[in-house]
Amino acid sequence: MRRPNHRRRIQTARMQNQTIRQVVFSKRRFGLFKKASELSTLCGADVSIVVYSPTNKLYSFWHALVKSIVERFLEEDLTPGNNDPNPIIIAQQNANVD
Amino acid sequence: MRRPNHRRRIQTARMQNQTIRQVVFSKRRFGLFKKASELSTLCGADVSIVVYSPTNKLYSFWHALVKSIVERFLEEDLTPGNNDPNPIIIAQQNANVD
DNA sequence: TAATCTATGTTTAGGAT
DNA sequence: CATCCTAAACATAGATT
Repeated sequence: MRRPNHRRRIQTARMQNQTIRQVVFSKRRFGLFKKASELSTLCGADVSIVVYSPTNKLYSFWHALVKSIVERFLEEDLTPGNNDPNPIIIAQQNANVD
Repeated sequence: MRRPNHRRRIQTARMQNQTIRQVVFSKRRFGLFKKASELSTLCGADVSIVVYSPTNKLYSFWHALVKSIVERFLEEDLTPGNNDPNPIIIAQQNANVD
């Protein structure tokens, strides 16, 4: 019978069980890439994502050519001493997301 | 009065109205970064996102140091002729996401 | 053990402010 | 023009297969 013990709490910490964590990683990585695809399609944005799993496995998403995006990014001057207007906006590095 | 004309269809094409598109871009970018933050926290993954808006504005997200992630990524040999095992998995470049 | 299912939590389009 | 509101759409934890 379908009687799931649904009690999805919003975790804010690293999941302890490794097996569950890997399943969640797969599901959420898929969901993240789907959201990225939608953002790209709906809004015409160039989106590039690089994910390293805890086991150091690499997954990436890009809509445009990732190398051109990444290299464009690296061309930005990130030097702290640089006071020129910098187009980089660091969003949600940790804050603003609960 | 609260009487929203709710008829949210799932768009699959670029939104035409520029004003609405920019609002949607802001909202969805926020949502994407939040999902990235959750993936990182819950699963202990290193996530890096680079987004260029249609107006070429740069937004980025990272949990670890983005330069180390990006440079680690660029070190991968993407040359087509390279037959060595390549850890890169291209997910949802366009397919698998409707 | 990967794929599916589904109740419930989360996101968000459209509207209001 | 940003930010809140709300119902509907969507994502997903846990269960099942």
